[in-house]
Amino acid sequence: MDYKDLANLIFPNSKDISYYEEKYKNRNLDEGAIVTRFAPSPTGFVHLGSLYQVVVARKVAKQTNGVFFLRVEDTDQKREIENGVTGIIESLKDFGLTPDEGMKDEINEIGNYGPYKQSLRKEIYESYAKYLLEQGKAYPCFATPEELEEMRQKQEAAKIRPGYYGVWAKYRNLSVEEAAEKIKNGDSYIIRLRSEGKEDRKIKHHDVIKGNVDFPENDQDIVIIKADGLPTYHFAHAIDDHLMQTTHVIRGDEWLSSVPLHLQLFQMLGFKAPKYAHIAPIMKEDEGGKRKLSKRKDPEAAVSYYTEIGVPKEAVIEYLLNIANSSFELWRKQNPNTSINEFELQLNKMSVSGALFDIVKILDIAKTVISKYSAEKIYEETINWAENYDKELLELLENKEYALKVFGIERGNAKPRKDIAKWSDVKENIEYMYDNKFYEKELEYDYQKIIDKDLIKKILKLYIEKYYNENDDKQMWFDKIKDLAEEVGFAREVKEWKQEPEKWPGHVGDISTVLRVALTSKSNTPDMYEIMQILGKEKVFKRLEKAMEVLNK
RNA sequence: GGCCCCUUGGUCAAGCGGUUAAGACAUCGCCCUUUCACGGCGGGGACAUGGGUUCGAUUCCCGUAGGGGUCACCA
Repeated sequence: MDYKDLANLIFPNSKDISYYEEKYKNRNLDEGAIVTRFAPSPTGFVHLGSLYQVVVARKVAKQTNGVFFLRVEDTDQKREIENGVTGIIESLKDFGLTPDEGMKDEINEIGNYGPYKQSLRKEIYESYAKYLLEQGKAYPCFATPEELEEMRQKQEAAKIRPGYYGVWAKYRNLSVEEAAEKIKNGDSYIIRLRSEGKEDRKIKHHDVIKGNVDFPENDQDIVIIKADGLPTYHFAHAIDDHLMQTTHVIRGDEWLSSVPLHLQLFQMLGFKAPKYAHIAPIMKEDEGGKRKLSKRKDPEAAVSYYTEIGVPKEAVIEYLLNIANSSFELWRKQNPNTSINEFELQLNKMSVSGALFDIVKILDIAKTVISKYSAEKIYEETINWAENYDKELLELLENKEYALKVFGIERGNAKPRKDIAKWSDVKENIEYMYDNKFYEKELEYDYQKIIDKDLIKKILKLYIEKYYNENDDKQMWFDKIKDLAEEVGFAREVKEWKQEPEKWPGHVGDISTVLRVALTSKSNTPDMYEIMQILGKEKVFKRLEKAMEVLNK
């Protein structure tokens, strides 16, 4: 009996690997085209760090006319949740980061290199496991969990490197006959790699992001097929990325230390290894220290957080791009209106250590992004958001024509306002333009500099009776406010007043403030002329009268 | 603990043997302005630390400290 017989005993019906090697033809891509993938476990939750990887992986594929695909790594049934794949796909869709091939929903997929769901690739892994068994590069291991635990404890007590290797690899040197007998006996087993590595030898590896890294070779006889018949991550990675012809494995740097193993796997299977790019994690400040942004502790770790609070997807992506390549910021400054597709991302310029997450920065980017939107676009985006998260806002925006006017205030010019960072800011921002919201609560007026009630009343009364005319253009409108200022003894021009402040009790700006506060109950609003135009004479008067009424109390 | 990686202002970061050590966010001040934003100008603020190597180290080497990752039949 030899290795081949043992392999046949374990996997009697597996196809020869040549079947798969031929089935998956070479991708017909341009020279230099990069093939990348996103390979999540279907837990449904997409972490900001994962989105970061997707942005990077998809970008480098796109900019080289390559392929970006989605592979679902569901080899751990214990962790799987219902509709996990859908959750991931929906999140990617929310950010406009749909893959070229791979899973489209829980069951359907597109592409010629599938299945793209690992649990459906069981036969493939078995063929390759058999291939290794035939050559004695893998073997069945009958160690029970208890046995392994005992081994670990001994190793710990003796303060030696833990693991299944060397003399500790109890079933490594079992004869084929002994192994076959145990199998026939019904003993349970898993398949391990018969590692050829030596711990005292170093391998040199060049990571696209991390640069040159030296590691000891892997000498652990790691599990390749688990008791449930599914492969471990490592084995599946080698086979899938070979068959799917991934050129660049872009993943989190928690995998960096597995590189020696992965390289070894590729080598023992006779595959050409892909390039690796290990991305540093996004960190979070915590009690003076840093830690990875955590799914459990940090709401902002979930990408759904951004759709919930209404940060535009472009802003999130731009932020991520900015972390990836800081040159993006400069590029954006020089190309304020260019699509990010034009930006060339360089993997080797990525930071090797993890950046602290900065919500202030992301919101700043969001403000800039939104400031470039048209009123129409803002209206649509706000409606989309409000449909899911704020019914009251949705009602407010029912009158589209009016809403467009409100969103159009000081927008579309060279220096647009930057006061909306997320759609959840909108309501507070526009409420006062709606009478039903405006009169809803007890109105408070803080007239700032002018505190004399009689003077305020006089200003409001004069404005209503003498100066306001809704047909005035902006210049005329403002000239009239100046006239009003003059009539109550204030300076017409701020400049004049600044030169001789003792000459007047105040200036036209103070008068404007009174009108503004009476009109909106806020001291900070955008252009008051536009506000009055949109509100119209009737509402303007009603509001000013209301302010006088409150003053009379 | 073993192995691996990292360490430039509050944060993200350029620079990689000779620089007044960029820029962005944040912060502060001034200007613009009918308010607030926007915009413009300016200020404060950094090469973890100790040794080398060198005419010269933020840049190269070694140690120390600090941070991160990893050591599963999880990915």
